[in-house]
Amino acid sequence: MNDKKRILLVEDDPNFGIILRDFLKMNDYDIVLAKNGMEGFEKFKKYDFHLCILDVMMPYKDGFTLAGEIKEVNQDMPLIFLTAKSLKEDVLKGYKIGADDYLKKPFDSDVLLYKIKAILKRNKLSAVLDTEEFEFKFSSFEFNSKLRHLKFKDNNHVKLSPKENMLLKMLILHKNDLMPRELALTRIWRDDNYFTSRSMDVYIAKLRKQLELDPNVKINNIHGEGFRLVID
Amino acid sequence: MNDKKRILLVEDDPNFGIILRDFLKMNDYDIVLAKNGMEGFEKFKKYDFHLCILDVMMPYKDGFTLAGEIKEVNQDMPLIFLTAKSLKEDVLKGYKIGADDYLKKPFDSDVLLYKIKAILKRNKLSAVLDTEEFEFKFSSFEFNSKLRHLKFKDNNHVKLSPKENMLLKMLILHKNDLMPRELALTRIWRDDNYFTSRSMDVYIAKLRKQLELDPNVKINNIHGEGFRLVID
DNA sequence: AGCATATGTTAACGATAGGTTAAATTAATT
DNA sequence: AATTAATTTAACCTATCGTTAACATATGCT
Repeated sequence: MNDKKRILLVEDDPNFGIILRDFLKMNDYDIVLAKNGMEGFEKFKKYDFHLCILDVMMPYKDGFTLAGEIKEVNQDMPLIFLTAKSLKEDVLKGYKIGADDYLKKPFDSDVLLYKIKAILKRNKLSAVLDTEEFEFKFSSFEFNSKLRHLKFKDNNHVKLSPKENMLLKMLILHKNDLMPRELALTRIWRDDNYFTSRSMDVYIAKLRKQLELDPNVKINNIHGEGFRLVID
Repeated sequence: MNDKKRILLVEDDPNFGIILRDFLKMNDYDIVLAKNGMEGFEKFKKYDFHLCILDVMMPYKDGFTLAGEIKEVNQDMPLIFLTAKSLKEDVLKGYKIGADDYLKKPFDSDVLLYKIKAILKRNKLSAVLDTEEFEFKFSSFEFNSKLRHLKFKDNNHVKLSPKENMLLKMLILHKNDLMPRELALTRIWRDDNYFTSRSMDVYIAKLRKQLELDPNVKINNIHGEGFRLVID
């Protein structure tokens, strides 16, 4: 259960990078060091990280560009930027991309440790929702979220659209429990406003239509909170 | 659903405090300003906040001491410290207490806004997932405050409205003991006046109707003080 | 007892959230 | 470019929720 947290460290200054890597390793983290944005993104795709620490100023691909690419793959990946300058626009740019924190070089290593700890702690929760599982059985249905196939008993499968698919998966991951509206909106729609919310309602209706083949499966609403996939 | 986020701002410099309060108000937050740690804690207990912004250096009670008291009442209250100095020990002390962020004066107001937004965003989600107790049994009832379900013996559950739900939860947390009127009003209604008080009475009546299935459970009034959930 | 105030209870109303279908728009394929 | 799939927006309707008014009863005080 207590395996080490994996951190991707992207830093072009080799001296500083290696020192920092070793310091973090001593503090019980698994570190992968990349020396520029290109390499950083390759390694990001290759391994599964809990946190990325990115230097902002790097040749070939700067930290912001890399951050954008990372967020495209995984919106919830926690990011810490390291930077020599602390220009207002840069700081704002970082937060806009979704930085969890920002450290100006030279920084104190203990402060970095605390920030890492704090960020990993609060992100533990959302990690629960990221699952590689893609085959699900519930009541008389079989659902493959990779193929986006939903099958009832011996019927042919029906194909689900990407949004239907993600929504059903989230409901299943919370089965018999509340799936907060807001969670689906921020995860699937990436925005939480009146229109995305209504769009989600439309998808709930579509899923209900698919699921009504089975009287033991229902999607209930909890007013103002979210939905609940009930399986008898 | 879209009510403003409430922020407690504790800042001893009146000029700065008022400017900051107005700036945040303009950005659609509900701000309560306190001018020292004492007042800050009083107001913290009285209202229900989503975030506290604390100046570190204040007379009578400094920001760290106040933070400790706040965390004692609510471990998950997000905190941002404001400070003129950026001594390493201070920063670390702040993170140890559980600061979510740290801003060195003078700070850029846009950066503050981004930090507030980021902190509130992640706290909204984790609040749903957190380990807070939500299943209760008392006499012949089972109560799930996450799903807002109240079940009597083998009957089907009845659904509770958000206010019924919160009120019942508060009564249970004080079972066989006084639940002060004022506490429910400030926590649930977020205001204490004639009308909210009458509204609360209406909800007490609604709960009584739900609970009358079980003769061993009663909600008693303590005149002028509050209510008591009595379980034989 | 007589009064002021607090509480008990019900019903009506307006505001907002959700259910559903269809049309309009956008994105993906062919 | 044409066709199809996916998604959003609009429209209309129902359900839920909270507040408030109205009237009744209880409590504490002088």
